[in-house]
Amino acid sequence: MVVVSLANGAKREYPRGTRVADIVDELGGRLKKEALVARVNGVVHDLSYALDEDAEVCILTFNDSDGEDVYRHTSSHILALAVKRLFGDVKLGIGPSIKDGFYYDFDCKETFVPTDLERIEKEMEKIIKEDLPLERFELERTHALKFFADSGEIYKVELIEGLPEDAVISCYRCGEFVDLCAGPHLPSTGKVKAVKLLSLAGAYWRGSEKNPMLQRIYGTSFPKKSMLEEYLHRLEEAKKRDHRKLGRELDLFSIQDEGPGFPLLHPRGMIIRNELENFWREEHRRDGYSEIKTPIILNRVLWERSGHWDHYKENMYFTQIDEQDFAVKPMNCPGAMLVFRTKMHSYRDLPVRMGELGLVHRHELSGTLHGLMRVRAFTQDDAHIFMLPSQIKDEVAKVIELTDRIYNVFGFEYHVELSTRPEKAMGSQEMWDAATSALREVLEERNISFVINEGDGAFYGPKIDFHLKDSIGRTWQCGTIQLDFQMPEKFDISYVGEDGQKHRPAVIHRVVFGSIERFFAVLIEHYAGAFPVWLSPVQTVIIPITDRHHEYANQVLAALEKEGIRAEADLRSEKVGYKIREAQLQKIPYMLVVGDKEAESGEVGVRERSAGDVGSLPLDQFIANIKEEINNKS
RNA sequence: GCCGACGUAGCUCAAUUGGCAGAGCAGCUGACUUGUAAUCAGCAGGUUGCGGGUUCGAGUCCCAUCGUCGGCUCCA
Repeated sequence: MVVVSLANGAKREYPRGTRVADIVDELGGRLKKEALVARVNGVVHDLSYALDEDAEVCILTFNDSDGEDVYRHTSSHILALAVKRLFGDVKLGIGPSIKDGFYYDFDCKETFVPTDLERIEKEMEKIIKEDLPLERFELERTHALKFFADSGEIYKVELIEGLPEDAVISCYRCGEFVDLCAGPHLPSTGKVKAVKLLSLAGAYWRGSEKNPMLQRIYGTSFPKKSMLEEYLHRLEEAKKRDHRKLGRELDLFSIQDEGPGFPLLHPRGMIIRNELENFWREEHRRDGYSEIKTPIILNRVLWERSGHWDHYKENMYFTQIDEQDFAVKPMNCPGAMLVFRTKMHSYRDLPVRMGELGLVHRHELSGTLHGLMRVRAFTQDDAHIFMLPSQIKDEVAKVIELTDRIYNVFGFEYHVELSTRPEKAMGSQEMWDAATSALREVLEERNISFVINEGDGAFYGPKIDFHLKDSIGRTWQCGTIQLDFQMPEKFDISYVGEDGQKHRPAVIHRVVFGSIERFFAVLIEHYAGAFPVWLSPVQTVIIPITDRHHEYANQVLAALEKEGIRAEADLRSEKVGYKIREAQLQKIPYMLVVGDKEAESGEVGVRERSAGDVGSLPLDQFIANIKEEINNKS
């Protein structure tokens, strides 16, 4: 017998070899209907898993993230089977679950077209109706290799070859289809209730552009039709917050054919940007930063020295001046090095924190451009911190604090990644190890959870990245803290130590917003265009009811402008409702309706963007309120 | 850069098998003088992304190119 402890604390005895499914049957009820897989002693298994020792068993449903994962994973197998049935010469890549869905990669002579998705979807529904069981079995390595080689599955063969010698090679049979798969899976295809194929895309095999490009089909699935509909509805809603759409509607910025990846900021967008920069300067002054500005174009020699010529040339723009080669800066660091080098620094002066709102240009691949999120010219809210090696951890911690402080003003949630040595890197392994563990220690000491991003560091050092979400849940790297022992060497910068000798300082490159353009885009989506008052391009619009209230409207306007409040008066001969509708669509935080009543009493009728009509206030009182709101950035 | 889809008025979208490029909103002009999300009427607005080709005739078909969108890759 084996002793099984269930999630609710109950302990029961079962004969050895009892399957989890048998336990689920016995438990009955809703769980029996919803059970997908089970976590047995911490490992997720099929319901058909046979218990051969005492175990803690937790039955998982779609509500558990592991359950959801398996649900989508099985859905991807159904997709693969459907494609196999409908298309002759198909080789399979991989088909994992992803956030909110799944995909499968296919190598198929025929090019899938959007109407194929409907066909495939229908076939998937058929497979679901057939309620085919997914059966797990193991193959010995050479058998597995032969099996997949015989069936022409060259990608699967490659996957098996990549597995460690002692790996258990498992496969799942689903109807006439056998796939190499670690599992686990749902007991049968009928468990999948609502499935929808969403899009078609090319994807390199194993993510490398050296490999052939496969056709990827994305989809999602849910245990209830209503959940699928809700999800699709949510996607539609999210699209309404897309910063590209709002940027046009709110007249914030444009990107035109004449400058792909080179955004044009309109007056209203510029107001927001300036507010962000003002805020940035305040916070950085408070933390002991100075500010510099370095040129956009500098001599090629500088870039050879910095290592950019060797490591970053493909991303740079070049030009010639007086028959000499110059480069448009893709990063601000070399300029900062030049500034630091202009004078002697004592160890007593360190750390030196030098900020720069620096405009950089990078030649990004055309296919990667995306609104303001990925562009070819952007302003980094950069800073370089020159410090004693002993100050590294303190300074990194201070930057983390500053970043957190700034993100909190906007109410952002973010996740942190630690990126390690890339293939194409400068500096010794020891240097990288020391720098990487310094970053890791700071994160660990501050109890900040992070994921490791292997090989994703900058060419000169490891980094901590801060990622923010866009409206449809894609994350974008914004803040980053990069440790650099290379640049100080290359530029031979130094400080004079206590001993009167020259020493090499360590350098941190860091940004908080990251790119002001990208941060702006994330902000637009985060607020859905309804910016807090301090950021709103127009903070108040005055709406006179008829022409005879224009004089009072102008008085109110003058009073607001005198207090530095961004206000406009809508003097068009339109109805109040019309002007309000327009102000609402422009997401202006306050509308002041003024008519006879207000003109007489010196009040304003306040309509708040989301709360609606909130009644009349003396003008002075309104001004005091809005000023407080602006100052608090609330 | 690669794979796929798509480019029609400032915006959102129509245009039968290839057969006179159209509507709403926005804009302009006028009337209306309005109390919390669209007053009415009129006017104007286009080398259908750009360049070739097929055809009696191309927004529609073909080629090329630029751009956009969704991914891949890359990255702030």
